[in-house]
Amino acid sequence: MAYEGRLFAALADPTRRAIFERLAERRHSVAELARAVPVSQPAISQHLKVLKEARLVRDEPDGARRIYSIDPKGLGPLRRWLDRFWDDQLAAFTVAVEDKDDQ
Amino acid sequence: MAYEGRLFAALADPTRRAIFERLAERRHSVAELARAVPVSQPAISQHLKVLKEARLVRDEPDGARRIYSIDPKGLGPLRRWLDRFWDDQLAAFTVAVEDKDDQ
DNA sequence: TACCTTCATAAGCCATGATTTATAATAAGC
DNA sequence: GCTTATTATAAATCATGGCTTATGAAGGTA
Repeated sequence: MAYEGRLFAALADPTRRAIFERLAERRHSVAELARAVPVSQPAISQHLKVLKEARLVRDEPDGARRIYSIDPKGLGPLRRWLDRFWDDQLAAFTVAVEDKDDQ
Repeated sequence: MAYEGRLFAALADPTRRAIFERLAERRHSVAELARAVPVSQPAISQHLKVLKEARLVRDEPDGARRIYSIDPKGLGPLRRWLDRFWDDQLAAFTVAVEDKDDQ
């Protein structure tokens, strides 16, 4: 309920969204992501740290590698935050339409 | 379809989310927002500019004032972006549960 | 042991952005 | 026309954040 900030901040960066979208397709090691996304490996690690703290990704060890994947429940708070405004928005939309009819 | 970036960036700032949530309840003039949110009036105007460019709010003149309200369709792209991952996430969740059963 | 791979962290740099004060522009009321 | 209220913009400051290179730690392999 106070996680929206971290979620929005994590997803605001285009590189981080690229990483997240890659992981949504399949799991990746850090090196795989570094090959796929045009930034250095340390940059990838730093982005993964942010995504992990936002609970958007998980990691698990695999020998010397570390496999990152999407945290299934990660986008839940974002969706709930969005739903808070969904009804309000529909109402506002209705009002907007009525306002237009007035003209 | 390329607006997610602006949307996430706009909503990443806590002050901007506070403004957006106030507007979700009812329309406000700039001065009203400046009284409700603990930043200066120019800061409010600048935040409103960002929110407007992200198509999250609208404004209309009312004499010397300017009334800001939520743009009804503003969160649409965000919801669509979210839905892109919803099925993926459910699948990932299923896999995660199965993986746990394996242990 | 030595070597190679993989990853995370530290340090430094640079750009962006959130904020403030000052100021200009527009509208309303006297 | 003058003053007041309301809002937007300009300029300056300061903090944050994303990126790089360098380095160290941990695992695998000969």
